Amino acid sequence: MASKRGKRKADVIDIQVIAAEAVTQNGSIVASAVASDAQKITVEKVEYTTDMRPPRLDGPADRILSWNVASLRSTLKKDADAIGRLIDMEEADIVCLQETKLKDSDVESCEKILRPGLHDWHFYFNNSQAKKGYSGVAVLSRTKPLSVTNGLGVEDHDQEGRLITAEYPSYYVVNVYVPNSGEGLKRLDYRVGSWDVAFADYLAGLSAKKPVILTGDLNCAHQEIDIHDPKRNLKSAGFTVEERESFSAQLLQRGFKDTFRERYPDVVGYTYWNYRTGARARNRGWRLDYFLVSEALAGRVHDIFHLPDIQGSDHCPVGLILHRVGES
DNA sequence: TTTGTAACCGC
DNA sequence: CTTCAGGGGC
DNA sequence: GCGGTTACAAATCCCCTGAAG
Repeated sequence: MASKRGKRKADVIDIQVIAAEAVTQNGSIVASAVASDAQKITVEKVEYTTDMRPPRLDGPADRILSWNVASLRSTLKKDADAIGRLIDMEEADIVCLQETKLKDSDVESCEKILRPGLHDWHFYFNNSQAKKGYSGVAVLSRTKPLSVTNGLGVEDHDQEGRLITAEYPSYYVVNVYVPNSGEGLKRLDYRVGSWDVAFADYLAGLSAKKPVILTGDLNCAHQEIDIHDPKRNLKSAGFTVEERESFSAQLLQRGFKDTFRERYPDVVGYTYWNYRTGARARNRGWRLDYFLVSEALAGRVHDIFHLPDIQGSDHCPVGLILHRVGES
């Protein structure tokens, strides 16, 4: 039986031999295997770690981060420079935040805390109007976008501060916090039947103009590999067949690529862990945070990564690095 | 949300 | 302004 | 009896608001 850490030398050798057969199309090692005895071979899934990241990209690149902070005030209170350091570390150009939980009246004080590390950056907020201390998204941008809009442009769906679109020369960045279907799935019908449809229509409209980078908390673990306990969560918000099929139909079948899953077809890479049960320490998580891109951008992806060691929220940051081509 | 437990099923 | 209980979300 | 599934109950976390001091 292989332990996750501290494999014995003999185990490592076994893994290398067997993993050679488990390498897939894109050349990544997708499974480690250890012969536990002469009869039985156990295969265990590989967990994503940042040492899978490719070498730093020289040459022009666009670096985008996305993080569900589960309250921006709290994140900044715990560590006022958390976001600034992230930006420095990743040389990020754009940062998309979800679940800021800000009210309009909180924005000024948050900007004041953020500003010292980000002098010339541009900040954009979309806060929930319907419910205080709930939802909310923000975009921080090194350069000034060509345009920035809030919401889907549909009154019914735009009361909870769930979406910001920032337009850049060669693409749109859509930062979204998709509605959770809630306990008892009381909002499942709204989520799947109403929001997802309007959202897909909105994305189609944008895509007709220029490529789209869609990021944020999509509140859906798409496949079994995206959740630690698929069997027991089939009726849980975020893993119902309805949500998962909607994800396929409204996003993937409409031309978006799930960049993480395309690059790492069989790697477990959660981005959310429940606070309550110490889930993070045992990696009992869900993959809810994504970068989906229009097909036209798929070839420009240099790195799609998670930063599971970054604390401060029940989600970890995720990131995308694109080659920059032309002068855009 | 996750976990534990009991009840239940088919083999 | 600070603390606390209650409620909610996930 | 065994493995798998279902259903229910209990416990756990963090952060918000609003009331009270």
